Amino acid sequence: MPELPEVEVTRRALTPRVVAGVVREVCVREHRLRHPVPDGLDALLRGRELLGIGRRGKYLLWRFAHGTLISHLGMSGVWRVHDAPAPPPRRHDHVDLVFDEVVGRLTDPRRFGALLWHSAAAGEVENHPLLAGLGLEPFDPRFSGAWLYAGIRGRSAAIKQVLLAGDVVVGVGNIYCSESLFRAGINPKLSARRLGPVRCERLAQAVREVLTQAIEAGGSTLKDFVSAEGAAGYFMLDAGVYGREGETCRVCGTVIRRIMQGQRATYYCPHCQRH
DNA sequence: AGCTGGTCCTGATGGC
DNA sequence: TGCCATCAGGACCAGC
Repeated sequence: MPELPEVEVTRRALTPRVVAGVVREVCVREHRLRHPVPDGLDALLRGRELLGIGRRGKYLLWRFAHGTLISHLGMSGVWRVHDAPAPPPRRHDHVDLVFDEVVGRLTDPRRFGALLWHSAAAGEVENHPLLAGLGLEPFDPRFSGAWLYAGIRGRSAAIKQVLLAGDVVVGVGNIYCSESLFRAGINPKLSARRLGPVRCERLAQAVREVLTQAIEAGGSTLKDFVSAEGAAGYFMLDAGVYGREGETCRVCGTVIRRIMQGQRATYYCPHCQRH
């Protein structure tokens, strides 16, 4: 269930352990992820130095001189780092990136994740079809109320669904979407075109705050997150609304509601988010 | 059994 | 009318 904060925390946890390492072997045990894992990764990466790990939205970008390994965790994916040699793979351990001292292992029970190769010869990785349509990063200085306003104006769908779509701003998954709207005091059912510049400003701010806090909360569990022992759970220590149907709002005491929007659950406070 | 999670694609709809 | 952007829904999975 990784959203942007979990992916960012993963990136930060992986970086000191694998960056500058040289790949000795890539072992793909299961190709059937969200997109098929390409053949030939082992030949492609063997002997190559990992230069860095970046992130775009929820995609991790493993940079090599000759291209980028793009990984997405889907809903159940986890990267773990083991000291070499890694223990025997278990069910759902689909890929190993073997370095001299450590092994990065991708585990993904539901196989909604992805692992793809983008050759430097094909141009900037930003232009990869999966990345090209993504909205602005929430921590990009260009992301603002004005950007949000420009991006959602005229769109008739509910603000919850427009925000979730990721073509205006990335990284706001189902959980943090509910949380951001709660923090901004905006009704998730409201048509996006009803939002003016003032509420867009509040929402942009709320998105940044919610994600920042989640990353910080995840940072406190950083050591465990990529340890061999396994993943930390979810970061959100105390949700304002998510998962709190029937409980009372921490601000006003009203009972939190759960509704379905596009087959996804949305939680909100009917009083704090009246309009 | 039904529900959950995040894209990505297809086909439908709406506005100009 | 056609074109384009947007929208809704289905598909992909395993675990509880």
